[in-house]
Amino acid sequence: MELVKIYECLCDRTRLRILHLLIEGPLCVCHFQDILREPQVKISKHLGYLKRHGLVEAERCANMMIYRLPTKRPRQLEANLACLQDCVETERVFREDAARHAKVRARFGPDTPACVREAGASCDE
Amino acid sequence: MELVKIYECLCDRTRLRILHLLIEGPLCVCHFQDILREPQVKISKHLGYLKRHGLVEAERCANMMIYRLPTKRPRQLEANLACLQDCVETERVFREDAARHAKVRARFGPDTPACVREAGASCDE
DNA sequence: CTTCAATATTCTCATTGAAGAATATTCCTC
DNA sequence: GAGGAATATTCTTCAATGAGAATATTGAAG
Repeated sequence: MELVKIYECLCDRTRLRILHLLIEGPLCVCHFQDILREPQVKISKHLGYLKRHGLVEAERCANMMIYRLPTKRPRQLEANLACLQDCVETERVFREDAARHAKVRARFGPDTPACVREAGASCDE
Repeated sequence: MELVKIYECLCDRTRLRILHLLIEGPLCVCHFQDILREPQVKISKHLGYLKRHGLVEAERCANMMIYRLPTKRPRQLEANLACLQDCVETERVFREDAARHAKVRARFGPDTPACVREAGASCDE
């Protein structure tokens, strides 16, 4: 995985927000919508971009898609994710996302094994 | 300094190479040319880009320009520079740059107080 | 004040990518 | 298999940016 490609993935705010959330664990698209409050097409396209470049993996679960960070991550990616986690504290958007994210997680129990309990709750509730 | 802006600066290979070199210390444009082996206009424009975004500072010294990392760096920048330094090891271009950089430094003594001794040697030698 | 060396700027061209509207796909439920 | 929910894709438009050629600027030296 080329370093420049990683930075290309990181140089859009929406993608940063997505990755920031994924550091905490897998998430499905409808929850991204809840948390980021951005139009569906926008989120979907950025997820597609990240996937094409190997920064996230996707798994279908009923008619939801669960996105997660790749299980096996090259060193450069790991380093940059750690760096990102360290940096986001300084900007408000990320803190607000984290707050909404916490609420979502609260509804589903602390460590949300994604697919399983996501499937129990439809997204438009 | 906005995080996204930092990543925008990092998402071009030439700029990465420039920053990688600057981590070791200040450098003038003609040495960038020696080391990067890229056309003058290309280097100059990327240096300009980095400067506009606050990732480097410039100082004139006779008719050379000395570029350096900002003396006071916000946390996010510092973190990303550290991360960069950690990541470049995996790619050949950076190692080659580092090798040529070492030669340049060897010609001018180990810690090159930039301006002073740079000024003693013209760049086209 | 002319000339030369070092560096920056302008202009043009081509590519990339972000955004939104509309439409398509996929899977579930009945 | 029809309908609906969740997500993806296509198309168009627009702005940003990278590269290179040519030209301009700035400073030093004679």
